[in-house]
Amino acid sequence: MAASATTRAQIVEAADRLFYEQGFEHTSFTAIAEAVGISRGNFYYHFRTKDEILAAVIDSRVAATRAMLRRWAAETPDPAQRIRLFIHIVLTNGADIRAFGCPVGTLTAELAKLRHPARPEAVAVFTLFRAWLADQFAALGHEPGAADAKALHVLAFSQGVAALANAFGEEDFVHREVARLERWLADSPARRTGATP
Amino acid sequence: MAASATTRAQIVEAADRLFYEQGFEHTSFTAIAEAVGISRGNFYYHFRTKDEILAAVIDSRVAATRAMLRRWAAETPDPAQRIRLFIHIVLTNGADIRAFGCPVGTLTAELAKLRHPARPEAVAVFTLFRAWLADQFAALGHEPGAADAKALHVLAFSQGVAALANAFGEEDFVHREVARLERWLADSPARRTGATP
DNA sequence: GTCTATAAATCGATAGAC
DNA sequence: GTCTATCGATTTATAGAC
Repeated sequence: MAASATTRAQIVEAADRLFYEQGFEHTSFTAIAEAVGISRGNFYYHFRTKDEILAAVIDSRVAATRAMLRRWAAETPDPAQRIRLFIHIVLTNGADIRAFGCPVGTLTAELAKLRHPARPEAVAVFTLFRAWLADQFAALGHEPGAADAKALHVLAFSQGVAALANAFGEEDFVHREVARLERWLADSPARRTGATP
Repeated sequence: MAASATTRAQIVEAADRLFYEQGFEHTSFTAIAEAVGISRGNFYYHFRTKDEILAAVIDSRVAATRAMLRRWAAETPDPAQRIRLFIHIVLTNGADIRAFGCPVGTLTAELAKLRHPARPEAVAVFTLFRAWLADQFAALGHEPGAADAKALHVLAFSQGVAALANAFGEEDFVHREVARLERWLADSPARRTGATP
């Protein structure tokens, strides 16, 4: 069972990477099996259908995202600094993004075109970031509605930068946009200091 | 030959729409043939391979984009108003974008993952918008480098808004982001009035 | 130009031996 | 748990009649 759990985890890890680099539909069972080093037959012992692998990959990404947001929260108590950690993803994962785009954005877009039933689960990763960012803006003193709107603005920034970084592969562009959004964040009108009756 | 040209154009039109709605790889010859109302056999008289259809679709999109940019230029001589026409695409094509994302962004992203040789041609549509927007910013008085940076910023806006509109389907978000970018455009420091020696 | 029929390859998925 | 062998459906692509 220990070996089984390892194999299953290896399959999910390989599928996660291949779905990101090649797309969900373009990734065949053969490709995943080869990446893990097992036969196609053994494959079906762990996952009955391709949709089951997709569900496992999305679950894995949700868990990984939750863990990353917890790490960021532990890293600093300053909400603005936490938002900056998110903004910097496009730099941290710059090489991957230039080559394959944003893993969340490209998967949700593909599943939308495939009309795939697992699409809402893929969107849930976006929702995790959205809610976490909104929490940070709320902590900066924004009303809930404004905090959510700003969270979406930061998300839109990351998606736009990722899409164009992937299309043009220009690193300077990413740095400029990061600097621009950091100025926007610093100039963001918030922090109601006075008491509101 | 007249009938042939019509059939070919119908194939390109149907393939264009299906590539947008279902993705390039997920769209089969059968689906295109059914949409046009011809047999698969007849199909191969007009296009030998799937890549030939893709090339024809991209050529068609390039031509359509060029025509649209010309129409915009004819509509108003004001560069800021021209840029606004681009910004409003996310509203004009709002329903399609919420359902299928941006046709340019999703195709280039898919071709990147497929490592498809036609990817540079797909990116060329982005480049058309980029150069046209940069021309407008240059006409507003920005130096070439700054004009290109602002063009990329506007493109990134459209890609980010399209990705999140597709993921969440929220129309209010799109309107807010459009209003935000219009304010940015109005406040954009440009128009060197003084003479620079 | 358009059709039917079919080849050749690959896909997801199954059966059963070990 | 892992393997080989294979099925059935689908895909791109071809051949040849009309």
